[in-house]
Amino acid sequence: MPTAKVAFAIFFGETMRAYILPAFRLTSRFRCVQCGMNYMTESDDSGADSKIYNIDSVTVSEKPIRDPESTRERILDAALSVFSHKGYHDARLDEIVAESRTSKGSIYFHFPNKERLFLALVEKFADLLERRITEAIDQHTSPMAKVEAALEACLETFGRYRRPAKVMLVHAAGLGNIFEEKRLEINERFARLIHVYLDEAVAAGEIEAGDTDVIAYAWMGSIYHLTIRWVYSGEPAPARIVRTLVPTLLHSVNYRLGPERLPSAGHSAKAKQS
Amino acid sequence: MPTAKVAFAIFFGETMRAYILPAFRLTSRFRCVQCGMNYMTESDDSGADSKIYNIDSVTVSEKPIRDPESTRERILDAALSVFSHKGYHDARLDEIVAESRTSKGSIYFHFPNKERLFLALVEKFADLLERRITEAIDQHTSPMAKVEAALEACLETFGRYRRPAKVMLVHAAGLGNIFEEKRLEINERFARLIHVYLDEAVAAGEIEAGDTDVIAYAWMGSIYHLTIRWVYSGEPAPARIVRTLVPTLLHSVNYRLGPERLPSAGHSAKAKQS
Amino acid sequence: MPTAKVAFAIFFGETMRAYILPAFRLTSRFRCVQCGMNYMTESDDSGADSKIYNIDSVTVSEKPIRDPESTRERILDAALSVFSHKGYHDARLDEIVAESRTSKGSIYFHFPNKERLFLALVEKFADLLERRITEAIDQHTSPMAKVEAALEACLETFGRYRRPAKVMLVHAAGLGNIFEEKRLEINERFARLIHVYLDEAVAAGEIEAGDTDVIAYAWMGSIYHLTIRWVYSGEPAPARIVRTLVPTLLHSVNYRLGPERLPSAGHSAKAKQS
Amino acid sequence: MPTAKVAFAIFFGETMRAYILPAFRLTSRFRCVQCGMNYMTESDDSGADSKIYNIDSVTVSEKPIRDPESTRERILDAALSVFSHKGYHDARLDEIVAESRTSKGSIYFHFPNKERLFLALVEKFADLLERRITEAIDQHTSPMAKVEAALEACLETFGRYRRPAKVMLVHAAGLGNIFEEKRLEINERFARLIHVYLDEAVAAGEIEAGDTDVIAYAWMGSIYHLTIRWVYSGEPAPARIVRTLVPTLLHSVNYRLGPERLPSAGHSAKAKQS
DNA sequence: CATGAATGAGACTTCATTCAT
DNA sequence: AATGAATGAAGTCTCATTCAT
Repeated sequence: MPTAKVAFAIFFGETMRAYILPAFRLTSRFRCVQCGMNYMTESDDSGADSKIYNIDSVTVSEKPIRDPESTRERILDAALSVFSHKGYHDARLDEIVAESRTSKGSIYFHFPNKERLFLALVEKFADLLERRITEAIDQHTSPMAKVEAALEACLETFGRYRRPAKVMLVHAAGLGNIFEEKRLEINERFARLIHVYLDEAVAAGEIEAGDTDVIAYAWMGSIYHLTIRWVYSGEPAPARIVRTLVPTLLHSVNYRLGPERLPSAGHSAKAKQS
Repeated sequence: MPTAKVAFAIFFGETMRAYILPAFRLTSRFRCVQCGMNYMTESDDSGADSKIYNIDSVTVSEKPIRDPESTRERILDAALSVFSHKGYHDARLDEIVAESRTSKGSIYFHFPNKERLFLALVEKFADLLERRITEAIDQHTSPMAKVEAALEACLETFGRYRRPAKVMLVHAAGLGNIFEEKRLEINERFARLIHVYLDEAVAAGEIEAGDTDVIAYAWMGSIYHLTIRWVYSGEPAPARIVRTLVPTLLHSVNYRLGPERLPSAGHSAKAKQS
Repeated sequence: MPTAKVAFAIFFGETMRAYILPAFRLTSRFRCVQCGMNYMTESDDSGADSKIYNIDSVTVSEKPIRDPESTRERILDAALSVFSHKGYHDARLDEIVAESRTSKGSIYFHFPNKERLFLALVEKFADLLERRITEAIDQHTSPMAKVEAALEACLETFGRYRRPAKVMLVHAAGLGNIFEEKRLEINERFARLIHVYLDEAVAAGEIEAGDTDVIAYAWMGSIYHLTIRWVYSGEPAPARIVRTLVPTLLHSVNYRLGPERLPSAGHSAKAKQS
Repeated sequence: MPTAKVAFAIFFGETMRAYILPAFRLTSRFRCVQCGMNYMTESDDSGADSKIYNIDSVTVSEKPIRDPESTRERILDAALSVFSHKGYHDARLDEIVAESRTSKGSIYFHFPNKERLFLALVEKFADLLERRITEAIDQHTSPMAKVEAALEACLETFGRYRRPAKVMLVHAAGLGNIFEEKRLEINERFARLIHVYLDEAVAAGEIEAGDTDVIAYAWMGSIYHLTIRWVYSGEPAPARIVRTLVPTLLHSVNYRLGPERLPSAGHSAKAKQS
């Protein structure tokens, strides 16, 4: 009775795995983390045989061929592309595999399932959006100026990242209760941000008192809606949205823009010609 | 004497007679043309032979009669219920079958597929909404009063029909490109409605000129967003939304409410206590 | 408690059936076999009410409106059309309903199921074919002349009834074991017919002795195959088939055609130019 | 001592060691590159930990190894079996799944749908048939000898591969227009083959001129028909078919067999006694 | 006899996920 | 870490057949 003869041994982290080579590609390169040497597999086309050679000099690309980080990024990029074009349910893992030039197994190594892959995308964009808005707010002291800055930063970010915005605003809706919670949670984050500064503005006497809670959500809605429309139809252009929406929202709480803005106030017929 | 309670009553000349017809099944349903009520025959299994009885009373069954229209309605009702609870993709045809007390085949007899069943629901609600808004508008003459009335009708309708609203506003989003078109088409319908009256208001000098196109969409967004929130979380209550949102939106175009409303203007701290 | 009031009573053969009219067409005519009078139903568009009138003079079409025979024929015609175009499995009862201008129930009244409807078609054609061949055979006395006549009659009938032939030859194949038996049974019928006369011809010394059983099936196959081809592709034309096939088959058993045919024997280059 | 019989053997330098790797499942399969045999590891459920053993023998499992090619073959084998017994429409994917010991998904991984799985089978047999016939033809020089050889090869192949023949000849018929095209295309291929050599025989003066196109199809039909009959009823036996059919067809074009065949010519009463 | 809405078993197919390599 | 063949539960939809009218 024959003894099984091993063909190849590789260490992944702490786990050792052994392979019989025929299933491998013709030329795969590995470095044994135990002995520190590089190996290259070789197999003839007849497929049955395989050899192992020690390799001392291997040209190493800056980023190693198998780079977890870049793989993860490639997957996220591909997922963003597919999700934004097809929506969550119509997006097939196979399409993401094809576009990311990885494999199904690879996706499931980096993400536990389709849902979490999608949520990773949503969260990534929400984080970016929050960072941008926070930065904008920090550059102002007057509460109302902060609100205005937040508004502009929000619209500007949506405008710049059209595809992720589509995923977050459109496709994240109506995906069933699991997703809805996430979406509401993120909405809450931003609505509360506006809410806080509106309340500060009331306290500072910059605007009249009102149901700032409701107003914050109303603002969110306006921003969302116009952005979605632009994402889908390409109209109205982001610049035109900003020009009209910022003064309109500020008006809605009876806030008069500072003199430096008044001359070019959105409420003029010219604005429409953009 | 057989246990069959009743079978069928026919007038021959002046004589009324009751038959149990051999070809009849256990449960045959008839509608009395005199009183308009539905009846169901009853016969025991042994009732193979046709008998004649004089009869003057029948046992009435509760079971609904076979009626295409009512079947269609039952399906739509069940679909509304299931879609609004589970969302489009998580809704199973089997659940709709169970809830409608019909059959899979019956659903596919009345609707070509799941998608069209869903869209039928969306359209039904959109029609209702439009009807309500149009009715409200027609009762006013001043353009701005029309806008205000439309706003209130819209919120009121959403408030009254919470479940269909959920289907139309939430689940219709993110369903892939097929549905998105429909949703945008309906949005367009209502945005344009607002748009028209805003423009009239500008022409009548009631509000300043502005980019009314953008403003119409911003309004839509505010309404949508707050309604979705309410549909999901139960907050804020519709009454509170109306109280704050209507004046806020009107302010956003620099429209001053008439004197009869000013005292109770939404922009007061009290409003928040609802 | 109300008494059910009857609206209408009709006798079908021995069975009496009673109807509440609203479901009926506006004008239906019936004759009561009991009282011998004609009735006409009437209902208003609102649909709920119905009346009964005695009618003494009714214009009766030559063939009564409801004529079982013509209905059955219409169904068979439509079935032939649909089956021959789509094949058995791709033929939908609904299509046959549409083309026959009857109803599903009507088809199921005249035929127990789809299978038997199809077989009725096959048998109808098989009967026709047998009749034609028998007629042709009866006009000759010499065994070999009978064979020749049968051959020609067979090809001629296939040629004239292209659509039923398609159903019988093509679609009746590969339909599963139920149909296969029928098909083999019919084949047998015709092969045996040929067989008998071939044996007679052998006995009469007109042809050499041989395995006439195998030869009979071989002949059947030739005829079938060429006819199927013609049915599908329109080539070769029936006339050309007859001209070549008859002498070829006769040659195959070493039978020399009589002198009146020899000059125009199929085995000449000219035959090909048809 | 654990009950695990073997796990894995690896050479480190000259030392052979066996591992049970924690990550390994109960059944891992390997192929020995030395002897080319397949092995399967075995471990008990308690075997959570990695152990090392020296080892020189392994238990061999009968279970087939995961191998795309063999899976595809298993599916084709199972499909052939089921299709030939039940016919195309009565064949259930589930039966093929059961018989192939794979899964529904696996079938759909290797074939896009049921139709293409069936056609793969048809084509496979058609290729085989063509190969056999071509090989037979190549061994002769005289055109008529080629025809004769082709005829015999055809019948012999049908005879040897009864099941695929059944699929191709019987079940491929009457499957609707999609399949019919394929079937006609394949028929054409073989008819044309016969046609070419008949024409050569005419040119070589071995047989008289005639409508060789029609004759080729007539021959096809004879072969088909007799084979189908044999496939279904087991009669007449292939040997008997060959013995009678070949001379009969050759007679049909007035070809006289060489003297070495004449004594045992099919056209004798004895032939029938097979 | 005729009608057609209703039925429901069962078919094919999809696709997220697994797992041996 | 990477691969992709394999899995199978679950889904939508079809369509011959029934049956109350």
